[in-house]
Amino acid sequence: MPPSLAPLPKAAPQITEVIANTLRAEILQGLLKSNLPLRQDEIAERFGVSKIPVREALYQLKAEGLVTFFPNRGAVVAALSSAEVDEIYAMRIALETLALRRAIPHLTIANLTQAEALLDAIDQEKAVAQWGELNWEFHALLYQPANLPRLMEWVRILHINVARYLVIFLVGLEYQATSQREHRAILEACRQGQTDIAVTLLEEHLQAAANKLVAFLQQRAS
Amino acid sequence: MPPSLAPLPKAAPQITEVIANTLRAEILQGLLKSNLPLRQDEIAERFGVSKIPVREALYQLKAEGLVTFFPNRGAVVAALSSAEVDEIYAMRIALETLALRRAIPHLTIANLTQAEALLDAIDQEKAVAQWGELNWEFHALLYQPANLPRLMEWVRILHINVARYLVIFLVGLEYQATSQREHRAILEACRQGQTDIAVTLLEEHLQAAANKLVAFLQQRAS
DNA sequence: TTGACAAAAATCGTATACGATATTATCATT
DNA sequence: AATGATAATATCGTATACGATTTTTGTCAA
Repeated sequence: MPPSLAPLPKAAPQITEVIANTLRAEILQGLLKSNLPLRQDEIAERFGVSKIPVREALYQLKAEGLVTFFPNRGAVVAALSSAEVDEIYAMRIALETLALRRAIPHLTIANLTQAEALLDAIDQEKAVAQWGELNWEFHALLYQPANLPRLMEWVRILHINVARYLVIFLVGLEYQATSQREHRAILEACRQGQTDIAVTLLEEHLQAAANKLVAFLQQRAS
Repeated sequence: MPPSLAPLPKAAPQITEVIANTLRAEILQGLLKSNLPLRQDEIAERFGVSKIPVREALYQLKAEGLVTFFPNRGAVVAALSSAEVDEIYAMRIALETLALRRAIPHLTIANLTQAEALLDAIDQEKAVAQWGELNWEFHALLYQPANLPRLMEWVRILHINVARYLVIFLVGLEYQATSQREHRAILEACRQGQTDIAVTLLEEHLQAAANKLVAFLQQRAS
């Protein structure tokens, strides 16, 4: 038989994955700030492992844009300029409007009910650190029926990259209220099958967040 | 001084990069076919290194979608279904039209001249294996002035993922002729600053390739 | 012959060890 | 005192080695 590998993935505890997930979460929550050096020995000791799985985890985060490597000098938590935030939101708009457009024809009553419940959960959530995650779950729920797994993965990465900066706004209740109002408008358009309207609302929703974040970062840079 | 790392990247020969680049090129050229197992020992011996840089190179290719990992069972060259090809082209259209739209206002005479020369070079290139690369260079040249580096990187990855399948068509001269005609039409619209027309032509150009490739893969699957 | 089980081989995943490179500290010189 | 060269230190990058998991092979009974 010709060389082949039966493509049967199996559950296995991957140390590399654990490290990557932990570091990712810490970067998102702002515990590990931009430009902070990520020393391999330090991380290895912390997890009680050698440097090799640490390196592989860092490589994974590099691919996600959360970490920057400098040859022979190590890795740091990646920093985003306002220009990069603008770029990421432009990409999000391009990809998420595509996802939503393709998802709406396949949205079920169950999807809509679940999305509604999620918005209520956001309203009642006290822990600000959780808002980013719930926010993403709402968006992901609307895009899921499009059945575009690669697109979903990339949109998730884009979301992750701006999420750690968004936390700054989410603490301000006024933005969260606006955001939730926009979420409900999008959901309503989806429910009525008004694809173009829903897509336009989504685009405006993302653009509004982008403008706010870019303005904030430009101000801080000065 | 607080912990920080002067962000001064420096040129250094990275074995991992060399391995990743080599394997990537071989996958693109069809030398390493879909589902072929990539044994770490084998690759390590071939490059005269240990398994560690090999693993890190494979991780990088995994992030690019060219390789799939199975825990404790190794990595294989990723295979694309027709559905995945459709998805990738949908993403390409979303992202590349964005790039072109933002690039056109900044296109210089030099850009246009260079693009023209590249099309001529494609016409005269005999080696079919080179067409994919030149093709990408043409597209990249038109998007470059948008000054969106992350977008460019991701579009490059998307292009890479379908390029190895596209080689199948490029050997057929009739498709290459059609493709080149479309390229020149796009370039002409760019030259005249007709953004909407250029974007529409680009979308049709990509969709035509997508349709052809999807049809081919669906036929082969049966 | 077929199927189930066990032993053997192959392959992966990671720890340890060490050389290479970069950064910091020390000291002589102007 | 400031500057530049040199030594010491820290950190990274990779080879070697080994245990863990999986796949294959071999054996035996039904």
